[in-house]
Formats: sequence, structure tokens, C-alpha cells
Amino acid sequence: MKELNKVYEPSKFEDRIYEFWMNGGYFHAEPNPEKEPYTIVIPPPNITGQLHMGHALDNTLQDILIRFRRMQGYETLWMPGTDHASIATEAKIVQAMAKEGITKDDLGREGFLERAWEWKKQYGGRIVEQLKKLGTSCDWERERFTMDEGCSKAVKEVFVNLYNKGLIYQGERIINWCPHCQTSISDAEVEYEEQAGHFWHLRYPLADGSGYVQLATTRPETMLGDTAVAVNPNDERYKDIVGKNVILPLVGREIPVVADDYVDMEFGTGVVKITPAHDPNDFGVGSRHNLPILKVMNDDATMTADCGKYAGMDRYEARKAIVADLEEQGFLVKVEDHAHNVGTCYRCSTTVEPMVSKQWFVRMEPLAKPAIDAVRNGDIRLIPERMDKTYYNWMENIKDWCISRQLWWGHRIPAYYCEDCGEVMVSKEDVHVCSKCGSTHVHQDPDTLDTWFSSALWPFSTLGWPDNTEELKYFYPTSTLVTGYDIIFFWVSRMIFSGLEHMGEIPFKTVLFHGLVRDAQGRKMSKSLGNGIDPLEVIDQYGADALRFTLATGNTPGNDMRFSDDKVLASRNFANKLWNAARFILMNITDENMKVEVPAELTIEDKWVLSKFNKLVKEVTDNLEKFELGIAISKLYDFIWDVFCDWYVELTKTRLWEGGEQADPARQVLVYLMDGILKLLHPFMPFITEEIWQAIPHEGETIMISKWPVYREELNFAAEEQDFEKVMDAIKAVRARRSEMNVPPSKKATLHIETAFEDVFRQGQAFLERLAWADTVDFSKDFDADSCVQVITDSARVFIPLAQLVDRDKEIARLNKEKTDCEKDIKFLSGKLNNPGFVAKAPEKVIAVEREKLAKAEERMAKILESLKSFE
RNA sequence: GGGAGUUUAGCUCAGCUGGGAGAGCAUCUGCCUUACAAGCAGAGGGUCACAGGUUCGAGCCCUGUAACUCCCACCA
Repeated sequence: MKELNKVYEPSKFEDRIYEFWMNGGYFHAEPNPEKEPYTIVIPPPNITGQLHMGHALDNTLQDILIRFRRMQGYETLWMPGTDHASIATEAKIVQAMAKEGITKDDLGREGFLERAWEWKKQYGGRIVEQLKKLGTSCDWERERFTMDEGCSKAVKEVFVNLYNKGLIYQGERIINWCPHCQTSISDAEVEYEEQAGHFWHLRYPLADGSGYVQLATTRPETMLGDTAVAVNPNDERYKDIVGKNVILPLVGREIPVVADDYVDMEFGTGVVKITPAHDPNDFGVGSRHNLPILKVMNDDATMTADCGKYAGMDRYEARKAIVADLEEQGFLVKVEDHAHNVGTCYRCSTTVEPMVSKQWFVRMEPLAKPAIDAVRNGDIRLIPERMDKTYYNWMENIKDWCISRQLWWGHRIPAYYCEDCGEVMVSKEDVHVCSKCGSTHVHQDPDTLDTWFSSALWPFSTLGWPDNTEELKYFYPTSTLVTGYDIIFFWVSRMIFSGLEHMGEIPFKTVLFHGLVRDAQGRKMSKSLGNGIDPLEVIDQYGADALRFTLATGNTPGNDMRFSDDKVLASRNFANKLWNAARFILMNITDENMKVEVPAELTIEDKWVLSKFNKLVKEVTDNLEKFELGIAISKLYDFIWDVFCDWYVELTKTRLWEGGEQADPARQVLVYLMDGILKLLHPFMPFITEEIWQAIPHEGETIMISKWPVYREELNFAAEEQDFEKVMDAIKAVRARRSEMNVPPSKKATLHIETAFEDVFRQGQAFLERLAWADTVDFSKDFDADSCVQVITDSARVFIPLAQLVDRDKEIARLNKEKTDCEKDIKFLSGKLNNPGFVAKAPEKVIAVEREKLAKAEERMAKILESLKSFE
């Protein structure tokens, strides 16, 4: 017989068990026509990443679903992998290089990429190793990387496809530029934050000397790039000046006054300066009026060489200088404080600069349509449902997606330019000769693609697409995607339209969104705040199972949760409880080869617990199938702690300690239940359940691939369940009474029981003795009720002869209180049942329940009255 | 400006399609009862944010209000 350590110490076995699973190959999946597939693709963590609580939550939820389905008999694939995270990784490497005094240009593209791959080799696997500590049952044999050969092939294929369909184009448009990362970023990658700024009110003189127009700006440095001022065409105030010119202060350039609907007459003076090169709205005005586009800022946000005395200044430096000059020359009317939203880079938080730039874009509208329909018609289900709205709102207002990045680490854009004739060639294969003029002066576009371009293909690129592999045919579309609501735009929506466009099929059937893990005060965990809790430290201290339990408990889809040490401690205590229950069983087993099955002979308490367990199986399975993981785990918790440990284990002690023939069925039920509990709990707490399962009698090599328990009609003992609860009620009531009167457990007393269910109570006699601290249980009427403490339940009156503790007046007062309470119950219930509306309209089931309650209350009342009478 | 979420016991949160309010932690009382003091047995504690409405019946459905949080858009 195996033994369990006296103390629950997860660090002693978690790694060993993970290794055992790995060696057994249990995580691996293969297309298998005999089985139904169940597939999850992991949200690939960044190779720069360190495991944080968000990962821990995300992957715990995925592992729960995967392990559950695997045990249910599905061919279960959890596809793992990592993301190259172009901006984040490149930034990290550049930073490291800076310490050595090297720049990207020093190394050149080739040299830099070599270094980047080296970095990936060294650190890219770190997060994977950390995930394993959590217990994730990914198919590591299939691990992928967004920049591996297969994924890169998929990226090229998609780019070329979309280009040929006209869904990818190159254009000179306003994009968001991050001066720090030195690249364009997409709209989705801009985070707006409110900053305190100013409104500078300026006046621009009219060229004909007839006066000024007054306008305001929050970014005066952009005035150098003004190529017009605009007014609303319906604005009477400015009718006369439309078509005239104004002189741009400091610069002296004459620029026209144009009329455009974009201008809001109500706002400010109704005059707007137009800087087409540095503002998205102005760009629109500019193109409608054919205004020149004048870039005044370089990629590092310094002013361009054309900016005269301001050339080379940083944008904020230039702002100061320009404001000072405007004031000095009398063009500044006033300055106001003004809070406004500033776009910042989601990676480095630098204020982004809108700029005109030639970039590659994905035309979104045609792609968005089917993606919206897929959710609307229910092909894809978002959990919680409210995410639908967020999704539609984004998809219906979507703008074209800027996909080119001025970075080196990433998928290089497969576009080639002929230096002689200017031909643009987009091709999966490298191009060396111009297809139009035959020139060999051809070079590839230097830019790379947005990281999210490759992640969008993840559900099918990882399964071998564009090749039509067996895996792709079998495992696609995937079953469930589990991810945080914060990347619905970045990733989820893009996978949906990509799957539909390239596979002609949705990428997944269900998306389970979770929220953020916050700290105990409800703050977002962040590096800068330093309030992040390291999951690995938690695992070291309390074990992966406790961490997983904490994250799965009390968590509802889409809602944020707080993480605190208290919660992990409670989870660890739960694991310890289970551990000790297992130890108890092991200590009492005599035959280590015993079968895991329900014995032929069952006592009333066996039937009670088996019936309860049977229901639990059904409910937990239902909850898991409905993605109600938090509900499932709390039901398990209640059953294991309350029903199994606090009640059933205690109940078996009478049989076990007496030994003999009656002990065997008790052992069998204990093992049967423990086996079942471990299986139900396994998806949530894989390590402890495996460790215990291996120690108790079991069939099979690992609990991981054991059969998920199913509801068994023959274990439904409704009558015995109800009967036994009568005994339990009496035990609880006696305990409460004794506790109230401070009678210590060591002080035993006889229980005289008066009940209409004597046969039931006789079956429970031993338990009344053990759990209600009785020395004997007596059913005769032969005792002096006057010297007894009385306990009344729905089904019995219990008399405890504790004469020295009985205070006649107090007894009467207490009985009277019970009477009042009971009267209230009866009044409430009969009121309900006498309400014609209720009886006519409520479902029969509900009415029956209420009748039952009333009957019980009336029984109790009769007993109370009887007791009161005896005091008269 | 638009949208969403939250508001339930001192704290953190559950509460599935409407049928007399739950858990953990904390508090109080009594127990080292031979699996577990990381435990056992008890107890107290809630006008379910507020105001209306629908219903036989509302924490749950509808309308409105307030506070907090988040997302989207962004008027110079």
C-alpha cells in the first residue's frame, strides 16, 4: 500500500507528477476518427514575457476545459506556442544593445536578426517552462512559434491572397506614429489618456490686410505645417473670407481659407487651422480641397529641416519656442487650460504623433461583414453574451488596418520594388528580377508586419495551413478560445475574419472571456506600481493546485477578480483537507487490490451520500459544459468539505472502528467516492488528485485519462436521502442546543427520542451517539420529561436529561420563541397557499414544495405545543 | 458624446431560465473527539444602491436616478 506524507506538501510531488505525465505522452493528440475532437489553441504568450497572474488565470481555465474533455473521451488537443511580439521583443533587444553601446544600424539588418534569434533561443522558452509549473496539459510536441517556418509560410500566403483580392493595399495616409518605437502602429494599438494641456488662441492675419481670423490649437507646433484654415460653409460670419488667403504667422506663407462641413460653428471661433500631414481630420479636409501636405516632423518627433529656426528641435521644445515667438510677435491672443485626450503607444506609452506616411493596409469592410454575421447568427458564441455588443460596435465602425511596421523583428512584407521601372511585385517567393522590365535592380520592402497579423492566423496556421494536413481537417474549427476581454479587438475579431476569409470557416465555436486579475485592493497589477504577484512564488509557497483553485473559484466570465493571499491560503487549506481525507481512507483500507465499485449491501448513510454524489456528478458536468467553471468548483468544494469530510467520513467511523464484516462496504464506498471526487476535481487541481489517486486503489495508469464520472440512475436514493436527513437534523439540533448551553462534548447524555420515524432513527442510532454525544439512545417513553432539555425538529422530539442544566422558565421561554417562529412560518406558507393567484398560476412543482414545507412546519408546531403542554 | 459593467453580511465575492438570501475570510462561544488546529462543533451579522413598475410572487424582468469602474469615439 502506498502512503501519503503526513503533511500536504505540494512542492514535494508536483514536478514529479508533471514529468510523469510528459513521459507518458498523455498530452499528445492525434487525429482519431473514432473520437470527437476537442481543440483549444493557446493565446500565445510573448517570448519576452514572464508568467503573470493573467497568464495563470487564462491557462488555468483552458486546462480545466481540456482535462475535462479529455476525461470525457474527446480527442483533446491543446495547441501551445509563443508569439514573436515584434515591437516588445525588438525594444528589449535594442535596449540590451544600448547597454553595450551598439545600435541597430551598427549591426545592420542581418546582424540584428541574428542577435534577435539568439535572444529568442535563450529566453523564448522561459515562459513555456513557467506554464508547465501550472500543470498545463498542452501538446508540447506540437509547440509552435509565430515566426517558425510554417507560420511564416501562412503569413506570406495570406498577404499574397489578400493583395491579389485587393484587400491589401499600399497608401499614403494618416497613421499613428510612435516616435520612441520608431514605427507606425495601428489604431487599436493607441491608448488614449487624459492629459492637462492648453488651448492657445492665435490670430492669423488676412493677406489683404483687412483683419485677422482667430482660432485655437492644442498643438501649436503643427502650425508650421498648416496649409489652410477652414470654416463651415454655412457660417455667416466668415462668408466673405472664404477663398481669401491668410498669412501664416512666423512662416509668412499665404494659405487659403476653405469651407468644409467638418468645422463645427458652435465650437470656439468656428475657425480651424488645417495641418493635413499631422491630423487625421485635417487630412480629410486637405484631400477634399486638394491642399498640399506638409510634413514638419521627423520620425523621432523632431522638427524637419524645412522648419527654419525650429528645425531639429524636439516637438515639445519647438512648441515652447513657437508659442514664445507668437506671443512676442503679437499673434497669441490668450492661453487657456484644457484637458484633452492624448494618444499614447500601448507598448511604451510615448505620445503618438499622427503623421502622413506610406504604409500597407488591410481593407476591412469586406472582411468585417461575414465576421459580424458569424456572431450574429450564433455560429460563434461569446461568453458572456454582452461581449457581442463590444464586438459589433468595433466591427461595424472598423477602419482599415495599418499592418506595416518599421521594425526588423517580424515577418518581412513580401513586396518587391523594381528600382528601374517602379513596378511593385507581391509574391510568396523571393523576387530578384522585375516581372515587368526584367531589371535585376529589385529590392524587398524593408518593413515587417504587425505582430497581430500572424496571431490572427493562429487557429489554422498552427494546424499546418496552407497545407491541407490531417490535423487541419480533424481539429479545425477549434472548439473553444479562452482569453481576456482586453484583446477582443487585437486578436479575437481578427482571428474571426481571418478564419472565415482563408478557411471559409469560423476559427472557434465559443469564446470564453475572462477578466483581469487585480491586486487585493482592486488595482490593476502593473510593473510600475510593483503590485504584481508572481504566480511562480505562489506556486512555490502554496502549490499550483491552490493557485488554480483560487483563480477558478468565485470567478465569473468577463468579470475582473481580486487576488489575495487569504484566498490562496483558503485554497491550500482545502487541498489539505482533501489530502487528509485520503490519508484517513488509506489508514483504513485493508485490501489494496480492492475494486473501485459500489458494494452490494448499502446502509442508509451510504445511500444518502451516494445519492448526493450522483447529483453532484450531474451538476458539475452540466456546469462545465456550460462554461460555469466557478459554479462547478464551488459545488465540488461544498460536497468534499461538508458532505464528504464533515459528514460521511465521520459516519463511517462507527463501522470502521467496530471492524468486522460491516467495515468492508464502508471502505468500498469511501474508495468509490474518493475516486469519483478526485476525478471531478482533477481538471481543477490536477496534481493533488493524481498523487492521491495513485495511492488509493485505482484502475488505469493515470487519472488524467480515466473516465469522467457519469450520472447513474441506480444510485438515485431519494427516499433514503430524505430519511437520513431526519437523523442529521436531529444531530444538528442536539449539537446546537448543547453548544448554546455550553455542554462540553466530553459530557455524554442519553437521548430519548420520540418520533414517528423510529425505524429511521434506529438506523441512525450509532450516529446520534457518536455525533450528538449520546451515551445511549432510547425510544421508550420511560423517562422523566420534566428534567430534560427538549430539542424539536420537523420529525422528532429529542429529550436530553440534563436536569442540573434545565431551567424551567428558560425552557418555556425558548419553546415560546420557537412557537412564534413556527407560527410565522405557517402563516407565511399558508398565506401563500391560500392565495388563489399563487395556486392558479404557480408551477405545480413549486406548489408541491410549499405544501411540503407547510406540512413540516405544522408537524413541528404540534411537537412544540406538546412540549409546552408538558410544562403546564 | 456613445456603450458596457459593478453596487448583496465588516471584507472578497457567488447566486443558473423570477418561488421564503449563500460561501470564504473576519468576529464571538465551546472543543487538542485516534484524517486534518491548514482542524471540529456552534453563534451572531443583510430594507440584495435608491425610486417607481410588471407579476400570485422580484436580488433576478422593465423604466428612471445615483456612485464607482471600464471600453469606444474624439471638436480644432
